[in-house]
Amino acid sequence: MSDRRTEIVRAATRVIARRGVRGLRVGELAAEAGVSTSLIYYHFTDRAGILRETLEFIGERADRYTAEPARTGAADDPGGELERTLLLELQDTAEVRENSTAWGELRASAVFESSLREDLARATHTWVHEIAELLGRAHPAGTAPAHAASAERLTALLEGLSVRWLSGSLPLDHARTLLGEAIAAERASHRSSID
Amino acid sequence: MSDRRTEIVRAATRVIARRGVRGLRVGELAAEAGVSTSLIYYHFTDRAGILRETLEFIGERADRYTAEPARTGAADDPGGELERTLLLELQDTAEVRENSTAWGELRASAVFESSLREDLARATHTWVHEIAELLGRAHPAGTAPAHAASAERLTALLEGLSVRWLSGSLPLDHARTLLGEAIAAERASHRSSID
DNA sequence: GTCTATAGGACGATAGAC
DNA sequence: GTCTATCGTCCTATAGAC
Repeated sequence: MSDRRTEIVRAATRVIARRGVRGLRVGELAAEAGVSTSLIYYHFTDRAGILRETLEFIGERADRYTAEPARTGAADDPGGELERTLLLELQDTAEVRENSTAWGELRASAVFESSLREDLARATHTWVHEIAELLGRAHPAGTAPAHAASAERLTALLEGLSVRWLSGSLPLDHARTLLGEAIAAERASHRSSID
Repeated sequence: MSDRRTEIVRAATRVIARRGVRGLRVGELAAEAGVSTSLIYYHFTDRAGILRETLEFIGERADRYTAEPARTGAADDPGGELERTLLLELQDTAEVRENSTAWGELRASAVFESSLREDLARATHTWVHEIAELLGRAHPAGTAPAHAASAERLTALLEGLSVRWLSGSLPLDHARTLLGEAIAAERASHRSSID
């Protein structure tokens, strides 16, 4: 992928985070990327193509974003790493807000655009898998299916809390508390009596 | 509110469930309601007004929809009622799909339209309160704040699972299983040792 | 209150020069 | 590869008859 294409896709991510998928105008995207409208169409077939690649990019970036701390983090404390990784996504910084907002838009858009579903399901699966792995390392006593189920619940809960936060139904610190308690409960469920 | 207005708002709910908020066209809404485009504008100021009232209607209907079983249901089995009420929203029927889809669109739209946030937060609060009440009746040993926190987690998880289902990232029966397990775990957390 | 017809504008997309 | 200029269409919203 050429640098320009990447630039445009990154600009589109910012515009989507700011205005939503429904609010993305090719003209505004051009302005955000600092290029002309027609250059957008030189690099992409049409608006749907821009959206497709941008949402794919958001999905891929979410993969990396999630996977990285799991690899570089303290391998000797997977439990703490799990908690940090999940709570990382409930923070009021520009980057996290952009990621969460864009991811939420990707999710919401996929309800009506089946072409997005495959990428989205794959990114979701990767994320769940990462979390399940952390759980497995933190609590070897539990079974793999139980770790997977916990990871699915925790990530789905995180998505639910995140959109409640972003839509003004839940204060951020409260969302963090609720998620923290859920993590503790799921972890406890994997502790055998001999832990 | 006149009958016509109500008809149009109901039609708008169906169109939103089918096409999303971003996909709602006033012309299509008119066709769905069986009236002319201009009649829509006779009853509503503009497209944003249609959306505002429709999303408000969705929020109000969600209140009733949730609250009704809690009032009419078997008062002697609040625990079972809780489980039934929550699992009710993970069903592949036309009505539940429409409700869940429309509610998800309301939630997603509110991220970018602050005017929707107040209604949404109120409807969310009402829903959480209903669930907390059921928990309180099922497990009097628990404290009210603990019931509230459980209700917030369960409803946020349900929203997260629901949108994963609708966006094709999670099979429905799996979503139901995950929610059922979470309900059981939250209930267990409110059981004192003397239960 | 409800319709037909259409104005007006926003926005996606293209033509063509450089 | 990138721009300026513009076309065509879709869609919101209104005018005006009944």
